[in-house]
Amino acid sequence: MISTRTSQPDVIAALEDAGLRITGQRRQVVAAIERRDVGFSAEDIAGELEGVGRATVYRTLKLLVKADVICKLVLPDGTPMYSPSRLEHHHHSVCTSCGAVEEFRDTTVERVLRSLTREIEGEIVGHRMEVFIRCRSCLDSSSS
Amino acid sequence: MISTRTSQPDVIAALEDAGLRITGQRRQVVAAIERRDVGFSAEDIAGELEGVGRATVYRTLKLLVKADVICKLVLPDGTPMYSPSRLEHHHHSVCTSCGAVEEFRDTTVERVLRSLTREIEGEIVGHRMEVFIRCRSCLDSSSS
DNA sequence: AAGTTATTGATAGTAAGTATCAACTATCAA
DNA sequence: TTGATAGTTGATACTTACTATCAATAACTT
Repeated sequence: MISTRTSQPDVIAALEDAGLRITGQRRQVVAAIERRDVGFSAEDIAGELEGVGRATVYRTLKLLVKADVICKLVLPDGTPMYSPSRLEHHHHSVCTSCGAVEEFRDTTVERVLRSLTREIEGEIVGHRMEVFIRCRSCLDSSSS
Repeated sequence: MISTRTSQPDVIAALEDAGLRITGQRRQVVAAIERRDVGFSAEDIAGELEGVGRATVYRTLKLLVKADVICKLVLPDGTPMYSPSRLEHHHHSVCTSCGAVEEFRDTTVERVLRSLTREIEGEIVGHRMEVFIRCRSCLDSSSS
């Protein structure tokens, strides 16, 4: 259903296309991200990849955000979190209990933006929309 | 045009109503915020109020966020920033050049959320929408 | 005015990075 | 295949934005 834009060879190719070097460390970070499909922190990756320096993990994550391979988002309490990006342009719903991240596309969001063009002075250069939820399974387990 | 919910006595009253003590420090922080109408950082306030401890500034800002007197938002680069809150429920447009923050209400945003209820599994407990812009005056001064 | 309890501030600590820079290595050209 | 070259790495120290601690202090209450 969901197109998998983040298969490892694609990501590596994308980095190459961006004129970046393909190093063992970058491969490891990409592979570590592939193994996850819910939100993760930079420290999660750094902790998992003992052989890769922390600075390199942070640098690579930043690169991957820029390349649209992952998204960085911020929970209501300010905690940053990363999540693999599978949809072309999208927004996030984040469960505030378990941290599960889902992506959604909604054309109405973009319609809102177009309507805001009339209301906002200046040129819109970007936007962010996050919806915070209690996901189905958290609701189910708490209503016991 | 815009209802000023953050006049100093009101804010103090609101804090009192919340069962909090009205201290000189809290008055100072509130007054410092009154003097601003664009985005500011916690350190801006702490730097301005030499007589008030940093910890107290941060504590008070947190209190004021909870009391809806100010909003905390996050720029695309992750920098947190505070801005006085004048509209009841609103979203923000932030100029990525000069940091000017405007609030806007848009019922279409809330309409989007209602439509998302159908799309998102789970219970929506909150949302955040930020629009990043290049404001009129930044556009004007750069096109010279 | 006294008592109780919230509040403060100095300090140290945490989370999430970023800057530095010498050592290393991917890639390219010969 | 081998240099040369320029991008990349990692250890370390530093930064930003806070938060925890806790003894001292000050607000409300009576």
